[in-house]
Amino acid sequence: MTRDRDFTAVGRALSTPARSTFLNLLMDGTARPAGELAQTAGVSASTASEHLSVLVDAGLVTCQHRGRHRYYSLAGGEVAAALESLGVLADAAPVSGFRRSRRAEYLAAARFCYDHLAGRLGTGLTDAWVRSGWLAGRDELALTDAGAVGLREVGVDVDGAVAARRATTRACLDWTERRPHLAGALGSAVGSRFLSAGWVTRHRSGRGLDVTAAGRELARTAWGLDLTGA
Amino acid sequence: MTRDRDFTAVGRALSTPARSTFLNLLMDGTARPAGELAQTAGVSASTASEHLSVLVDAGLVTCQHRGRHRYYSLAGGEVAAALESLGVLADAAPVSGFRRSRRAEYLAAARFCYDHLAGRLGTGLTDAWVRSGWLAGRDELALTDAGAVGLREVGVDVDGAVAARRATTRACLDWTERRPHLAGALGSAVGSRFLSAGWVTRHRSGRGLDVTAAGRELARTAWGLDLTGA
DNA sequence: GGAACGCTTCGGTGGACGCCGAAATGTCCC
DNA sequence: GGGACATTTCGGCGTCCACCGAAGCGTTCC
Repeated sequence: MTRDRDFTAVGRALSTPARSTFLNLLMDGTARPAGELAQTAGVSASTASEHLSVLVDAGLVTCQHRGRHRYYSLAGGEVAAALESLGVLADAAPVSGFRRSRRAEYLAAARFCYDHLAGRLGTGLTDAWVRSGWLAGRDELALTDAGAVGLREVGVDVDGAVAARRATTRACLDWTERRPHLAGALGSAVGSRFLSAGWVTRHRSGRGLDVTAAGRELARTAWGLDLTGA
Repeated sequence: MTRDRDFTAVGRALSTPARSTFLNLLMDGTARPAGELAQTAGVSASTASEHLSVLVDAGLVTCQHRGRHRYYSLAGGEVAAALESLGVLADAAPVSGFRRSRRAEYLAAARFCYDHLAGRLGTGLTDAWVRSGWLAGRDELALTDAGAVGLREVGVDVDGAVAARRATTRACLDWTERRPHLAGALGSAVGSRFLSAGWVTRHRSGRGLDVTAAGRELARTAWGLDLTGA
């Protein structure tokens, strides 16, 4: 039975600067305590608490208790996907000062987008895998048999990703590059593998990633990808 | 340069029932005059006008003058795509009464989703084309060479779709079926062809579609698809 | 047990905005 | 040109809500 969708609750949840900031902070898939979110957004703890309960009620964010902290994170992959596609419409938030533009630069190089690799690293890998026939399609991304073999060889849990309930592959439109990169269960598996194998390391407290020497070496030898800029 | 996205403007645009209703009405890709939108949403003309200007300012909707009418329509495919992915999160809007549930039923059978076929017709065609190797992928949809040949044969402007600036293929998650169906430039071309060839006809004033006898026959003989339910 | 800490709830305030009717603007028809 | 019609603009009203500080609740550490 098809019905119209009521966008009011979700819309209201997105409609204030503080909540928008919270969501941007959580887009890397991390869980953060309420106080940290409050401080970053520049609102009092009580205000932040109210905002967070709105986001939870709207189903965008979940909360888990850990001792005297409460960690908030995005409610799931569909939420990240929806925010990404909204991001294509939304204006870029104002950034001020050198420090934030430095941050913007390294985010453009490599970052986590909820649970998969994004930035020049993400689009570069995706392009390389399309060229080598591991992924099919230009705008949409389907895993080929050759791709399954190849990714398995570098230790990506391909079978777990295929068996997962969520979509195996999904193309996520990169805000920076305006080009698709691999998301979905397989994108998540690739991201986990890159992190666990030490090919990328998380920048302290953020979405930014550093590509390690081992990561660059792998990209160059395995897929002919030059990541000196990333 | 990656920046955070400011969701406030878009969120605010979505955050009232009247505006949500407007967007739902425009999701079929039609352009409608302000008065009709006002009446359907149950608000005064002046209120509707204010709402519409908010939607235009947020970039979700465009307006074109036609004599003394002003026709409003969705601003583009990215808007439809964003609303679709938001729709996965949003609750179904309350429907009341028999008349609306009848409407819901025929919408579930076949409808336009912005510019491509959706409902059981849309997912049925997509599934059939994946089975016959015209489209590759399970969750994402890439056009194969065989698909290009086959669709060209039934009169779909495949080459125009490939050359278009927007994505050739895109998987759109159906609200009814919770399964993907073909969207993007190719989905649009398929929709146009089905309409121009008389395989479907538009229900008066709405997103609903009727599959004609010729359309059913084609689906059965060409792709082994039984559309008696659609 | 008590103090420090993280977070939420409560009460109150100011501004934003959704709503309407009336008036103004613009277009069409005769 | 005048009257009907579609739409927008304006003025005003009522409500909702973002915000803060203070108080309350639960956890941790000594």
